Amino acid sequence: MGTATKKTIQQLVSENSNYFQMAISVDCVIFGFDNNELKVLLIKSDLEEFHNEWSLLGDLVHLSENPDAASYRVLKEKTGLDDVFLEQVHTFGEVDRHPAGRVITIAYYSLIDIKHHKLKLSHNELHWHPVNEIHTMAFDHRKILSTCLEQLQSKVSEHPIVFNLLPEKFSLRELQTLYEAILGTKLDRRNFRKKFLMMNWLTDVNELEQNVTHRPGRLYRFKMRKHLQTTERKNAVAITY
Amino acid sequence: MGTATKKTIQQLVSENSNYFQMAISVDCVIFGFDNNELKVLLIKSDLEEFHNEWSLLGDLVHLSENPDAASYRVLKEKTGLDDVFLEQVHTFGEVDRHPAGRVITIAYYSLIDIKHHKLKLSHNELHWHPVNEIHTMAFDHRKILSTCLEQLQSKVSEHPIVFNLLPEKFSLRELQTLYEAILGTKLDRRNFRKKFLMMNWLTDVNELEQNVTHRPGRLYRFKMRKHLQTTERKNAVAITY
DNA sequence: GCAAAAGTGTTTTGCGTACACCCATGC
DNA sequence: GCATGGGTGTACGCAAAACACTTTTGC
Repeated sequence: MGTATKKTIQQLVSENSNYFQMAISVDCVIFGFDNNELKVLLIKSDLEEFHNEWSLLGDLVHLSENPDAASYRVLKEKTGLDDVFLEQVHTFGEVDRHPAGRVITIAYYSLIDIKHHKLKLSHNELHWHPVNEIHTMAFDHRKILSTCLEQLQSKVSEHPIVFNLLPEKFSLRELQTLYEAILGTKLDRRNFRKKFLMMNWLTDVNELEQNVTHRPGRLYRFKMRKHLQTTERKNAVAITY
Repeated sequence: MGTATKKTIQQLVSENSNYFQMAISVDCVIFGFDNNELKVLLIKSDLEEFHNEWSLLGDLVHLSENPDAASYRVLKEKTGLDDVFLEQVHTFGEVDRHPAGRVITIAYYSLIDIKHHKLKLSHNELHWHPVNEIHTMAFDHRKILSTCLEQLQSKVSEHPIVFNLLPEKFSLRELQTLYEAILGTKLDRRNFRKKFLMMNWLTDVNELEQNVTHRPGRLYRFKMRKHLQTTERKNAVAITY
């Protein structure tokens, strides 16, 4: 791939045929928010070598399949959801990362409404785990999780993507708790509320929380729930305090 | 990779052997700064199919080689430089992106001092191109270049990495012109100087520019030239105006 | 002396941040 | 009535932004 004379494709293919021996996988870090905690959807590894370890949801990319499509497929198969927030983060390709051979994996993270799937969760050994309680995982998945969490923290501070983790209607308290769970910090309630209301991203749906043991909060809906998944780059705003 | 019973590695390998038919490449977007312009190092494609198109510097990842090592190897082979700033950006894996078969490429960008290599530039059809003047490229390399440029713009606004593009000693004017070239904006000279001098990242080397047709500016050296390549994440500071 | 860029400070403004009290509801 | 969180406004400090004139050098 680096000589001076022009090659035909046939030459290129035959010269490099021994390189076409790798596999590509996608691994999805699927985040959810429940019980005031950031959680991630994991499956028991199906490899004996990692028999007691948890693993990210992933699969090999088919020979005639795009990586993005493969990650959507994995999500659809495991959660029943399509039309989700999904973003490529990093590619992990250490030579010895997979015991079965040279498998390079492209890591994605996804944000879903944890209440909204429930579907294929019971069968398979599929469970939600609090992100903070995961210490060891199969393969290099612990590192992948860390990288995706950092990416989430960084994105969330500049782009309004957290709405993908919430039900359609939510209170400001839920929204703030979610930010706090992701960022691992405490935020000032008044400043937080002020900021979000001024952003004009929320619509007051004129409903109140139900079944709470205290004064119920107002519920809001995100104005551009679907739209922002693709245009979020334009809305760079720091969420601080 | 998604059934319920445990598998041995041997089972896994044999079941999935048909997936091990892909190749991985790395492509490096090598940025340099010269003549007040941001430039990128390109090579004439060695494929007949793209005989008049420019291509990024890349190569197939060897079967027992890590992707990061492969990108360092490409850089070393083409510029003679090691110890450079190099960062993974994104992986491009569209099914039909390469005419020779399923080749998924991991894109990196690199920042080098354009004056400091010169080495292997003459042979091969290797040339520096102003980033703004590149319109078509071989494969999907135009898209890769755009993605890496966006990444550079974003990083540069928060981390002091631009020093990798400058010679050891430089004037504040050069530094500012570099920021302007990368970001495509004009910056206020007084605010820019103030900011950098207050950051305390620069050492005044007590020398003046040579061979300029006007009052010569003072030269500075970056205090942590080597160090910051690995610790730059800690220094998140917005470069604005 | 003139062109070209170096060098230098002040003022304004907006945003982030800290902070305390009353209100509505469930029990 | 009390516990729990909902809801609200103000004051301060800092950093970004806007802005103009004098100085030094080469020609």
